[in-house]
Amino acid sequence: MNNAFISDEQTLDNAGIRVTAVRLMVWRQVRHGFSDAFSLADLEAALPTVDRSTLFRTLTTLTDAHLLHLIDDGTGSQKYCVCPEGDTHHCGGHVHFTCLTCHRTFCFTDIHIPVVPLPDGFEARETEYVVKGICSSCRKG
Amino acid sequence: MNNAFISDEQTLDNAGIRVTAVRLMVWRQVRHGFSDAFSLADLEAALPTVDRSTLFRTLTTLTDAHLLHLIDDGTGSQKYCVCPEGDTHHCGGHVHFTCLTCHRTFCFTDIHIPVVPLPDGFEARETEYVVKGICSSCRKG
DNA sequence: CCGTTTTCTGCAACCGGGTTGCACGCGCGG
DNA sequence: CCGCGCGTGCAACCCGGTTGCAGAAAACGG
Repeated sequence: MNNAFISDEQTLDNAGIRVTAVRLMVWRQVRHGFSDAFSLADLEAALPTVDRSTLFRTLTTLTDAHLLHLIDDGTGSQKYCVCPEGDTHHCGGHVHFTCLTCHRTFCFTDIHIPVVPLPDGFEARETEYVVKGICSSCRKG
Repeated sequence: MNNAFISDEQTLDNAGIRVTAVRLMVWRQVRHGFSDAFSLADLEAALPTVDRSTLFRTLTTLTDAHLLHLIDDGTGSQKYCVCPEGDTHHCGGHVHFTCLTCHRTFCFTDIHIPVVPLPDGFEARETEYVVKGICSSCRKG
């Protein structure tokens, strides 16, 4: 098989999860249908024939399989994002951007979060850096 | 009157809101009873005799009056924090810390958020910087 | 090829935080 | 003294997330 192009079926199979109709629909949607981070509600709207709890569990499955990662963008509703292919374990530590106009969330995977010194006694485990503003397509539009 | 000490009643009055029994209870609680950021649930637990929606509306009133400010700490549940007195309009732009053990959220008002360059076309309006880790009292304990 | 077992899916219900509608009550002003 | 407005309590709702359960579908083993 050709490594330069891996089919959606093979991606799921490689991740160690069973390939089912729903999972394939979900993966194709999130892989090709969304340009950036998405919520469960987005997925529901895109695939109205599939039950919400099934979508939820499918997202959990894909996240556990390191095909997606979870973003805590501070809106209270959790967002998912496709992990960069082949590098499924380095999804954290980068800056996120939430557009105040279109409410989309973007991963800036190449901008990493600057570290600030904390007061004595405070120990950092992970950091969220979320910029809210206007995204490039909303500014152009 | 003495500027060095303003009574709770006067604080509310100065902010332009009517002084009522509930508002006084709430203000005293958040002003003297909580050491850091708190949620509506915290307030409910501290003042069980007051109705939840009343507490919610009171918090909204106090926030509108710039006596409190809202923190988006990424947990999905919104937190409130007492604004530094006399400087009620500069509550944003600083680092927050959420303890993974005791789930308290702290305002580090003197640590301001470092700025990162964004890709072309993206315009920043506000930034959330939330560190998750272990707070000093949980580490000592 | 059939029966068993495991997994996946859909439906319904639940949960918690946030929010709103409505009615009562108190206080202030005419 | 009457009425209006604001504050409060109660109940209900909304929304996103989550779980229990039962039926369908896929894998497994003979």
